[in-house]
Amino acid sequence: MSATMKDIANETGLGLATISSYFNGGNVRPGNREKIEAAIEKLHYEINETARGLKTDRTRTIGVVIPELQNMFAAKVICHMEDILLKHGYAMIVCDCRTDRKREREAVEFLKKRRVDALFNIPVDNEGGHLKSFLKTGRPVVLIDREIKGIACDTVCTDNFRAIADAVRLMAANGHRRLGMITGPQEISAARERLRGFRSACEELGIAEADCVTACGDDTMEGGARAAEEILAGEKHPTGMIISNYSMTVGAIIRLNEMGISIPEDLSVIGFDNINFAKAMNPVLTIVDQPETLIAEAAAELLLKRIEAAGDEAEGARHVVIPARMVEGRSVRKIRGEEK
Amino acid sequence: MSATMKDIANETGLGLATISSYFNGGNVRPGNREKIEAAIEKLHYEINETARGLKTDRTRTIGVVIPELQNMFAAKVICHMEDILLKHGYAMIVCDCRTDRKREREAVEFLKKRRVDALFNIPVDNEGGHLKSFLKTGRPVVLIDREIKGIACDTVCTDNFRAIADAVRLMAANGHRRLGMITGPQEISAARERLRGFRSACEELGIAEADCVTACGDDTMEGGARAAEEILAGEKHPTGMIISNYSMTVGAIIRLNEMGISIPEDLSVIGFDNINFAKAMNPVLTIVDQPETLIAEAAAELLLKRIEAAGDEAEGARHVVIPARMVEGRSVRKIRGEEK
DNA sequence: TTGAAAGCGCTAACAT
DNA sequence: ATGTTAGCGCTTTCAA
Repeated sequence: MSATMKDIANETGLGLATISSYFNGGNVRPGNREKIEAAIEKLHYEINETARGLKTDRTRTIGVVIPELQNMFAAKVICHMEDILLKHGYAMIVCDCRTDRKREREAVEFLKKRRVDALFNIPVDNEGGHLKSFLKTGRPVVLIDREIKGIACDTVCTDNFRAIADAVRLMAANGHRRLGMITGPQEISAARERLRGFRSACEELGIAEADCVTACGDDTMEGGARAAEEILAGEKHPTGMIISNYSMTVGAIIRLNEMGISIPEDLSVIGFDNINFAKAMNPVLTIVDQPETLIAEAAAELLLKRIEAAGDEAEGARHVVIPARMVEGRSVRKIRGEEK
Repeated sequence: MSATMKDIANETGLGLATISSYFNGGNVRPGNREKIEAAIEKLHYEINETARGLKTDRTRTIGVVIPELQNMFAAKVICHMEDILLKHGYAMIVCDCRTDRKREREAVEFLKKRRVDALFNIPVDNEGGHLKSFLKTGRPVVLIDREIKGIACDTVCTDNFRAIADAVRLMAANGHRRLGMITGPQEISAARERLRGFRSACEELGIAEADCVTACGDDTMEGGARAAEEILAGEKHPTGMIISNYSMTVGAIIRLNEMGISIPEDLSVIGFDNINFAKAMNPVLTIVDQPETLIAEAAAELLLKRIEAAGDEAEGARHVVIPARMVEGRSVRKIRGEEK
């Protein structure tokens, strides 16, 4: 079909090794360089990465397994990682496992068959069973957003504890003493951390436990909607609600709209992620904004370092934690003491 | 490193061909099947797709080149395609070219080197120069969302003309006779079609040309914001505004919020795409909803058919057009005659 | 610096 | 139905 190195060798009268050396940054005499380049031009030669991969056992391909491509956070992180990896000559194969453990496991197997050099994973299976067989190959795995107990690999996470604690503090600073929080599934480390942050900050601020209502959503819009309803159905109406994930934020807001609850007159709200969505709200939503770019950079760096260090004595797992930031809109109302 | 077919052959005492035949759906005696399966289990064997790809010149990998992964439309389409392709054993390598022609061209070259079996492309370069060399390989290309004159390949598009014409009709049915439209860049066929739909429907409804204001955005949020401002700065204030792309919808709405313009009291609005976003608005936004799932299915089907038919006499290019649908919210106000 | 040759793991043609 | 063998396009010793 297309031209091969052999064709270049024939065309130039050089040996295969010289051509290969040319492509791999070896020393080739200037005259021969030119000859090779002319032949490449003439024959429209292009390196066959498949053959190269077979020989070197390095495909220059990274597997990525995420719960949902529709998930804003995941999409943004992937976007930036792709950017960085492409610059280093790496391709990415992204598998969306639809938050399904079985599909997650299958995705890892699929990528293993394709001999990806490494794996990025926002894990769904919090036991990490899906990673065991891949890790045996000695290829690196970088976990994003969630840690897994007992799986020793690099991780990059938002400082989830502090992100929500900050949200609580902002509410308190505006006079809110009865708070609701929509949490994610507690099997997920990120969701646990966020809840811990909530409780810890409430305690620190002297907010009574009875005044902290939490409802557990499933990180979907529908779950956020249900959880919002649940919180408002309780006896103690909170004056402020913190939502700890983007999809649930959208879902909760849709439901609040449907219920005719005005933000922030009837309820103050702090959402999560997606600054553009927040700005399109009326009034503009106050949110916790995750640093997707920084996460992607940190993850890509860890990964590339591991790949290059393949064969060396494996260093211990690194855990990078990156702070989130509050972006204030107008969805948190300042309330006076007597409204408590 | 990991086990090979040869290891399986040794372990079972069978020949290589039998093992290969086993993996490729050939006839293998039941007893031998079991032996092979036992050996696979024991040696943790997994097929090496790289080697297979080299031999067959089929990588079972599809390249995807899109302007923006952040683009909701693209993300949804990709998501569904991945789903379908994975079921057929195909992986996808997605390249986000950031709406940059140079990067788009590089992405195609990158994927060509990796010997992808086919290409999905939402083209940025409306001349199609980036595809020429790939098409020479005889591998199929399916264009999504946008056609390119002079490039004969399968395309799958929304019925953009009618989508916007329907939006105009909805406005008119609610008494609107002065309309603004935010269009996309006119180099893009989809944007051209949408503008054509606007003009055609206005004419059909007898709306004076002077009462149709259009402003051209660049398919980004910022562009949408600017275009919205431009339209409202004109002398003839339209009573209704149609926005022909999702990002511009978000941008325009943010700007309208900032300008203190109420929807639909001060201005009726029909947006584009992302039903969840629309529902989260207050009032709920009326939108044109593109059929991403159907587009993905049609595109995947065309692609798989082409791949399987490789070598056969190439059929002529097919063009699939899929209708969009209006999803009504509360952002279009019914106005009375005298307000004209 | 360059050439010759072996071999990465697989498939497929041919022989049995 | 199964075994034997050549070779896909590349990298990488080893010699020259």
